[in-house]
Amino acid sequence: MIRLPAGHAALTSTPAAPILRIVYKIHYRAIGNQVYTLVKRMILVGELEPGRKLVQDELAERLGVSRTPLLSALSKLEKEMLVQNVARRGMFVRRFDAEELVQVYEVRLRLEPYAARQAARVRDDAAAEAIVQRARDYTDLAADPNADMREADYEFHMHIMRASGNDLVFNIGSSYNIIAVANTLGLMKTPAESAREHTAIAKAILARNEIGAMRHMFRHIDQARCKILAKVKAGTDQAATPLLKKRKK
Amino acid sequence: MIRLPAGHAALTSTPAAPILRIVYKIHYRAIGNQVYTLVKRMILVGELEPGRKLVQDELAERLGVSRTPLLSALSKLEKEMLVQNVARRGMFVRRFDAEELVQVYEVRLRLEPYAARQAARVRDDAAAEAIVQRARDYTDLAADPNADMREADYEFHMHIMRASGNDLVFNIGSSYNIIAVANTLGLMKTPAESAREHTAIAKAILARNEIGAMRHMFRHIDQARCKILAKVKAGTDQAATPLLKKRKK
DNA sequence: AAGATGAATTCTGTATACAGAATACTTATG
DNA sequence: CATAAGTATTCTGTATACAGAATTCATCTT
Repeated sequence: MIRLPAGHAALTSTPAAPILRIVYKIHYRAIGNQVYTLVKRMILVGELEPGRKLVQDELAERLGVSRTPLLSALSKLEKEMLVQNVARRGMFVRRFDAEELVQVYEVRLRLEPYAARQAARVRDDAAAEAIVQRARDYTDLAADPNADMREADYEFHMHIMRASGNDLVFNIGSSYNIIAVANTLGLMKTPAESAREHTAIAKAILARNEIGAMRHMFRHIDQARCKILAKVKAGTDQAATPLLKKRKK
Repeated sequence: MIRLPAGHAALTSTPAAPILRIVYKIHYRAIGNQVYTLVKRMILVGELEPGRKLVQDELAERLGVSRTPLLSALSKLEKEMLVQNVARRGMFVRRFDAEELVQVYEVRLRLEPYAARQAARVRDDAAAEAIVQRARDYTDLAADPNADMREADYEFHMHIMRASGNDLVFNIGSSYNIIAVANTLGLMKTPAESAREHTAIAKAILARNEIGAMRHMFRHIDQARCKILAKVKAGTDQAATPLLKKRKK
């Protein structure tokens, strides 16, 4: 696939010919990155469920690659805590107990209101529109009582972090929000409730209402955090699920 | 090397013999993890300076390992933005411009005051003492006008995040604080100034003064952030250093 | 002599190979 | 029949091998 780097197109009309040599590039996408994205997605949608051992040969063959790029992908996933390496025993999809989820929400509570505020400040109409669209998508999906809201939720929140203009926040979010999204199935508030809150946040961002966007986001996340906190207190024992299950049989 | 896992020593005196089988374990530390730690450290202390290309064969030989564990280490470092992969061209030690540093400080400003507050709340005397000790170490080192304060600074801040009890915050901090520490040489406030602030933070944590710890930390980071912000405004051009330098000659 | 051209070399990205640890399986034993 | 011991197999962690892209170096052209 031929790709024109954005912003360089204008250079092609420059009289100085030698520039052409570097403007057009064959698009190269490392297999390692594709593997990373695929495995991450498999975890998000639950195809690789928490606690599952990731046998390298098996997974590599399934993806049609060797173990080498898989190793690099799993290292990244380990860094973002989606996967855990037990020495000499293997990689496992991380299982989060309620207490760890609370920690994730404590972090989101500090970063996402800031992100929402920045998104409202940045004044990027296209980005704001995209956020509104994600809120609509979420609302539409929420109409179906059986829908899996996790990916739509992830998309909405990640769009705001991207729009914040802070790459680091986006990077952290893409690593850790997925933890929350992938592990809170059934734990959270109702989709209809979330849909209303998403809409309020999106509207505030579109209206450049910095403080409003920040506050709506704060409340949105804080409520989720409280729900999980309640679970932790309710049953500490059943909440603290072990990381590695004994093998059945 | 034989190693007795901490806290298990008491078990050896238990009459029930079969336990012995699993109590003692040969200590195994994956080379990949050691490589990760080493390379990270080499970047922190500036042995691998920003912009430097990391030639895999060269670095692997220097560390006495093959390229395989190095690959996994570099993948993790890429995930935490310390290193950047340019497709088919190689890994480079990331060079941060002032604007990106501001982003790092925006994140620290949200997470570290929370961490300081939690550290004061958690009531772990040993951890609090360790923090006080790091503040002392920093102060001692600051007496030498030529000392490199970066590692001591990193240690102080990381101890607080560890003491917060929030593993995620600690994990994020270990990834991104190093960015700040490794890239702000000469940009920051004086060591003596920082030493005073570190001492104030540590004292508040030891005294279980949650709000005080939080506020001291907030101010400490906010001031650094402001200094960098000033630099960004002062000279946007010289601040935005390119990621990859043209090779000289 | 400056620039272009092409060959040689280096280095990345990926696959394969191999040693030893962990696990599963089989057989012996009370 | 349950348990233990020993054996076979699987799988991880690491090293090595190899194809092709990127770079460097030398040669040629004008």
